[in-house]
Amino acid sequence: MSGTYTGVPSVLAHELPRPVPTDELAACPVGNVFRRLGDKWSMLLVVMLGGRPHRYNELHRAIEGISQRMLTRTLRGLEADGLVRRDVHPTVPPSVEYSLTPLGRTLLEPLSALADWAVAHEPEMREARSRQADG
Amino acid sequence: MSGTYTGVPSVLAHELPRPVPTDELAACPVGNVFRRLGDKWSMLLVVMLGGRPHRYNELHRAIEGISQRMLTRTLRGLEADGLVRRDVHPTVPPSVEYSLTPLGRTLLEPLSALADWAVAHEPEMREARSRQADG
DNA sequence: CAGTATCCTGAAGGATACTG
DNA sequence: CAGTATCCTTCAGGATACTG
Repeated sequence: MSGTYTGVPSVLAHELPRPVPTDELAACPVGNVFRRLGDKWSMLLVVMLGGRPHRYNELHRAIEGISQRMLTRTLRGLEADGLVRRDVHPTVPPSVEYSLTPLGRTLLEPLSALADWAVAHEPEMREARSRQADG
Repeated sequence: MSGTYTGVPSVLAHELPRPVPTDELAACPVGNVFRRLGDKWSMLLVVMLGGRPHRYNELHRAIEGISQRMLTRTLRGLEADGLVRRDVHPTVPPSVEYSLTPLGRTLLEPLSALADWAVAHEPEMREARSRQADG
């Protein structure tokens, strides 16, 4: 592993072969973003809205298990981060449409990569877990 | 990467144009993996070990802010998922080395994509937040 | 329809002390 | 060195009721 390995995150590769820039890492954008998106619903919502815009109650019905409180909070958070746009149409009754901003759209690609990995390898993870349950 | 990018996560693309397979989505591998890796330290540790193997106290020192309890727990979790390998060298004093498994290595690529995105776009997210602080 | 406002619980995670 | 064992706090997130 002395050469340039593709499997090392490119962001970090240029820092090597130092023991890895760890406290920088912990305080760096990566950590921040991971923590912002690492809650229960954010990534899911981004993926949902990546398909097409949705209205509030539409999301509420679609995402079985999410509470109104968390739906609102998560959407507001994503909006504050500039990932989601909230459009209020002053109709009666009011209608609010949520969609991805251009910034939000750029997130779909890496999220897709992770999702693909999940689909491809989650069975292996599950198997590893069950193996250790017996073993 | 995972082929031509449509703007919609490829895992989900084949499900469209349905309103999006949401409860499936919530119960699918993607959700599981997101939740397993979505804790405070897992992704960080995978990235760390992606650089090279580390010993326990080395990680403890490197990752400022992590408690012994959480370091152990997170490593054990990753090990149970088959992402991390734990090698005990029966020396005196004992030395334990943690490294990525082959499965764990495959995770570095999508994680890298996310990390790259974070580095590239986290400033925009931060700016969006501050903009709304002023309002 | 699209939310607030409250209350409440469980789990995540930190601090500290101790051990083979 | 590489952990356990305990205790404690915080807060993410759910449930429920109410509103413009």
